[in-house]
Amino acid sequence: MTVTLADVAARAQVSPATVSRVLNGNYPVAASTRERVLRAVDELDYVLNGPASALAAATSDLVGILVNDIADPFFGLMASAIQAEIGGPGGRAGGERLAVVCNTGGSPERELTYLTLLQRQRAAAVVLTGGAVEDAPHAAAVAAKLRKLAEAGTRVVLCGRPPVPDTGAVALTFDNRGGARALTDHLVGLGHRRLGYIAGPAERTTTRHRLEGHRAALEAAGVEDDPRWTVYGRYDRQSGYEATLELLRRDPSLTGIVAANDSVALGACAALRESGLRIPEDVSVAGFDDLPFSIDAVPALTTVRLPLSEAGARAGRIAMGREDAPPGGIASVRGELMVRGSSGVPRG
Amino acid sequence: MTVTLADVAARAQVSPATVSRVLNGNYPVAASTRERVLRAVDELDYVLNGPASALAAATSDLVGILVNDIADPFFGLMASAIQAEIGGPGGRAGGERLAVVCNTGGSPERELTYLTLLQRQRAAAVVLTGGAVEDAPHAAAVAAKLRKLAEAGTRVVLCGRPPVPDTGAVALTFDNRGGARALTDHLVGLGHRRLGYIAGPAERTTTRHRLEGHRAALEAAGVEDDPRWTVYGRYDRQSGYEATLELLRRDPSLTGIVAANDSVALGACAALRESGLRIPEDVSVAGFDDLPFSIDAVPALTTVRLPLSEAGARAGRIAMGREDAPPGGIASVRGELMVRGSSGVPRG
DNA sequence: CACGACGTAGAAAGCGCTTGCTGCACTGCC
DNA sequence: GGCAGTGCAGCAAGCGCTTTCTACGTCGTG
Repeated sequence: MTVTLADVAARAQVSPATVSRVLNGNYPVAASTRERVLRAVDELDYVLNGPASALAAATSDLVGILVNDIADPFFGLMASAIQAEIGGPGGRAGGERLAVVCNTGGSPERELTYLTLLQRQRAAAVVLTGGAVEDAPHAAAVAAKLRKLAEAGTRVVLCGRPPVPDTGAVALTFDNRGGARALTDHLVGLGHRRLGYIAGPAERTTTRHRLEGHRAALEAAGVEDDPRWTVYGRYDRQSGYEATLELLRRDPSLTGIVAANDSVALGACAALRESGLRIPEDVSVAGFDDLPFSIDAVPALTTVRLPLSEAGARAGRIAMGREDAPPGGIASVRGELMVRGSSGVPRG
Repeated sequence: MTVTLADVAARAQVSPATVSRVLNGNYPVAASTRERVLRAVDELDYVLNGPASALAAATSDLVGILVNDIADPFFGLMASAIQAEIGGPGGRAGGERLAVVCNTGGSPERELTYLTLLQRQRAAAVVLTGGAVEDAPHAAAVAAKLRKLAEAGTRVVLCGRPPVPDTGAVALTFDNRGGARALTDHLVGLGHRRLGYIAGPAERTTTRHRLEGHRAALEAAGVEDDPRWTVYGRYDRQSGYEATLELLRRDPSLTGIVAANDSVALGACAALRESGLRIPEDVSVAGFDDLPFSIDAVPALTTVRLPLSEAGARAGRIAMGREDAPPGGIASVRGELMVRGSSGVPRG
């Protein structure tokens, strides 16, 4: 039925071992023999049996990339950059590797299941992106899983995700706290004293870090932080829209709104506009991430640019062993404040 | 070192065969035995060896999803929907399947290589999304590959991609021509007579179909179509920005610009604004796809909504054999015209 | 009471590939 | 001229699992 190594060997008049060695190129084979084998491969249209090969060699060429939401450009950009480095077709890496993007939907269980699936496939490497869920049992389970993976020889890299101690996982974290701090510093510097904050889901590290940065800025400046000015939601536009209406209801005198990310900020803008408020004359708005569409908002969004592609590329290279891990296995990647039209001096 | 089936069997005091059967659940095993095996699995923290299992069973639980650009929400949304149906953790499907998203970057070679890689992995199914490249040799190569895959038992589904005859591949195509036709009909109906068109890459089916729809509308209305009013580019914002400047240079009297998709339209809006033109008073703008951010543009984008998620979900179900293929293996999915603020009656 | 049916478990033969080791033909050296 | 050294190729033993076929004990039934 399907063509096997043995068929190729027969056709090329060599042993299966030789064919295997030609294909893997890690053992001396005479040029003439190689040629003959390659021709046979071509003529028979032979395709290696991945599972068989993985079984015999005890390694596979699969590399897993876990993302929270594949439809979100935040993850799309990182995944794209990671994949470009992983190799896959067109990557600069020699061997062809299959980069597989797994969509956890932000669910801890799915995250764990995907890790198991990748462990089962004996993945060569795994890159986890995005914030982690701050739930002790789950964190422990993930840590255990990562340890197992590392033991089995799978390289683990965290990209935009806090380190997980004692797992051997390399971590490239975003400095969410610092970025948020700079952003709110900017708004406070403009004169804002009543700032609404639309946070992401409460249990995510990213949410907490950004909120902490925001509060640190307020505290440093001696600005009040009324608990009513903080609303939790999700990382999407809809959430920003609803949260903004809620904030306006709670305190119509807010002069600025800081959103958990750009999508949320866009939703906030929509809500403000519909409420008859001008941006930034009546209310300033700030986002986070600086996704491509943020510059097209009207007015363009003030935000914190995260080097998603660069970080992803680096994570990819580390996962492939093509770049050394940062000292201590941990590196913090800084964001950059992008001041644009959506933030201005508060009214009155 | 690593725990194997045999270890579990020993611990549970049964034969490896029994353990395998418990795990796969396709053969009667006494409840008490099953229980014992499951306990052993748990105690040893056993994880099935995917490659070995795939080799022995001659099938794997991998499902490939090919996308042109994973950082583009157009593909992200489809991939997300497909994956949700594929199963994977959390999917309603019983067996856990690993949905792998492969990013071709729009390159024909990478597309082919990924297909080979998936063939090598003996993927259970493959879903190809997005427009195809209209290059005869490449099209033939893809067709041959799809045929091979189908022969090997891999289910192939095309989502938002034209059918490939004689391959057994099920195709869910978007009615790009019809959508574009409706869109331009709308603009012509408003009174526009000088419409610029920013097309995607010339060699893609999607580009051609949308352009054909546009021209059909013009022709039907007896509206002139100056060749200078059409510019080819890429499917991204940058391209829309540049193309718009070019169009304005060629003919400043254009009253409307139709873009290949929403991202391009956003770029067009930016260029128009920077040129001091108001939307839609001076120039109307229309996009295509109706991606989530389009409604947040100011003014909101007139566009054609494509049911990306629905189509993806359906493609996923078909790939899993959980839904019958449409009659003839081909179904056309219609778009819906969304008239919003970016289109209006032309000036003077 | 004997015999076939049934339900359950085990033995064993692969699945297609990799790789350590062996074998063989040369080459070059003392 | 004999012998170690070298370069290539083949043999064969798995890798860890699935699955067919066989075996065995227990029932139900004529």
